[in-house]
Amino acid sequence: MADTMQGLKRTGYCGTFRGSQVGTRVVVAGFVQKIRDKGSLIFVDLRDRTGILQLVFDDATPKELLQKAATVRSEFVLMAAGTLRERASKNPEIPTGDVELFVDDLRILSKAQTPPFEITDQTNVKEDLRLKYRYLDLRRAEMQQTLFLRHKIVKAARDYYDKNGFLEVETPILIKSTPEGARDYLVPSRVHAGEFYALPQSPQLFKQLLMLSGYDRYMQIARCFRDEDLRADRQPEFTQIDVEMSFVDEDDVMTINEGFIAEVFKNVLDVDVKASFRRIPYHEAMNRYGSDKPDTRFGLELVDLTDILKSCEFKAFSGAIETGSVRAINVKGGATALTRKELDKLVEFVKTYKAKGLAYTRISVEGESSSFEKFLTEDEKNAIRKAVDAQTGDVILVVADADNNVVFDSLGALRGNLAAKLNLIPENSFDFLWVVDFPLFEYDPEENRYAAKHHPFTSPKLDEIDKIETDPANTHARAYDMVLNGCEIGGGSIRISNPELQQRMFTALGLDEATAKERFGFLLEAFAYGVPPHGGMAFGLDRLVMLMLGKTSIRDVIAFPKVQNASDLMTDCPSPVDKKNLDELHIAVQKNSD
RNA sequence: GGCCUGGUAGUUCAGUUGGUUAGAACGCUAGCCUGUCACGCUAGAGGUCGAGGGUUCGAGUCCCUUCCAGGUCGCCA
Repeated sequence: MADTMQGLKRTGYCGTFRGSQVGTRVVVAGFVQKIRDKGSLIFVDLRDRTGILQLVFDDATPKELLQKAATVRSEFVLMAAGTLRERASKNPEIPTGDVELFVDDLRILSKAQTPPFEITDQTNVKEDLRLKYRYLDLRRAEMQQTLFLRHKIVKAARDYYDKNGFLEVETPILIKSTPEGARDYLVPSRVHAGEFYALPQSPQLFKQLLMLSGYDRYMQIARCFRDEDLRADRQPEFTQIDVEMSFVDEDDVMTINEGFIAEVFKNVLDVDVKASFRRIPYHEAMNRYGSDKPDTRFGLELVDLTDILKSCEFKAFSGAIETGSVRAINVKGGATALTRKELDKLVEFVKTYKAKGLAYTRISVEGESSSFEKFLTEDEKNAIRKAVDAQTGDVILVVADADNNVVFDSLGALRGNLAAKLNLIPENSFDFLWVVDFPLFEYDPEENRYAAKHHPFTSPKLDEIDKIETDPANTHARAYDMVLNGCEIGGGSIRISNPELQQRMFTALGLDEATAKERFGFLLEAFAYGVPPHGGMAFGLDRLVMLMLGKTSIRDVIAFPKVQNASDLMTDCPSPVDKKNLDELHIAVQKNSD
């Protein structure tokens, strides 16, 4: 039977004691980090969320207590009372290294099995094991620091938006399914046979309705759900800092949210962020970086060679140009770093982005050895070298494709790959920017129609409204994404606040009036009762925390994350349910049969 | 759904051309140890080599299937 806490009250956290407190009587509690048993001298490192305090038992300790101390093992939960004293030999490595607790009352509150992995700060234990025993993984100081900082970030968000007049309102988790966009998680209704709720992909429509209801400024730390495949920076459930404002234009929304970023970086990391982030139009971002979320911490910008190669003899280039383009990256001084083998790897790399290949040439001293320049005229060669500012020792990488998206995707990804490989990314730099002037629509070849690039409630540019019917491909949105170090950390838009325009937008997206009414009728109806112009944005909290803390996986900043197949290794969910439950929900499950 | 990488002791890993009884470090257990803090010394336990099938005289190693995990493309309004 384990001991109880009876008669003892904790007086302080382990990691807080200092030399100035020598002589005081203290009671501490926590987990056993480490035992060093030297026979008649026993040290126990006791750990809580603040750090470690050394407990000591020696020849002045009653024999029974010494024997009890010798039975202690890793991760036992202890409470210990005694007198704080100065150490005979100090440990400058830890904050409490000058003191130790000479214990006269030891309570073993809970014994512990040997954990499946050591609870140490530095770990290289495989992640699936850590996730199966997440409650043990979360004991590690590194994880505890992460969750403390995440808490500070969330608190900074609530404080900042509160200070600026925003009201936090909870929106529902069980909502109407809207098939536009990502796949919904569905929840069957017991009361309504054959009908379903959906979990929100975002509180989008509710926050717009709150503007219509006159709340003027709303924010929420909102849980969102998307039933899509996972990535290193994507979980099926994630948290947004969700913001909406009335009577605003793009500048208002961007300014207030830049302010939040500046404040949270200052409060949490003590990093000064210069407000008024630069703004890059979508087309410029694509042309220069091949991405709508460019990493601007390094160069390697794309150069358009299309005009130069329009009538060249090389079919791989000229053929692509009819509908697509030829673009290049000049890797300055890359000739030594990029061996033939490395270059071949890059060729394979761009193929994963559907590029047919990667042409390259190394600008060497004695002329050149090239995979493609032999097909070009002297004029074309010289024009290329001039366009990319080629000098001896450079490597020029070229992608040509009939589909511009392939050129952008592959070269955009190649930029990041090269920057990492060549160590071009400065450490501890936070480079913010806005990407603006997004296209309103994106053509979906599978469905043979235009789809909203952002979402169907995003307003077109005011002077382009009529183009949504006449020239959808060249209509731009009042949308903006905040980008940090090549990662989209937030995005938003000025919304449509006019029922007729909203209906026109639905029509342009291929939703007939009846379908639009069935899906979004409540919104159109609400709009009939007076709606302020409004807009907002949402930050991906998990990604923000990840970037602020320099983590590479979103799982590292979530207490209980899911793994790549969207299951939870600790609770083993999802899992089958009883037939009785299914019957109540009017659901029949089809067994998978091969 | 596609592609790539990995799975050997509790953990992290090594394991040669297919060849004797599969090793190391840490952890764990026991004993000794009065100033440790990566404690030390001695001894010990611990393995379905992810699973199934195949080739072979012989498989951790080769082949097939499959499971698990990671990365990525598609997907993510």
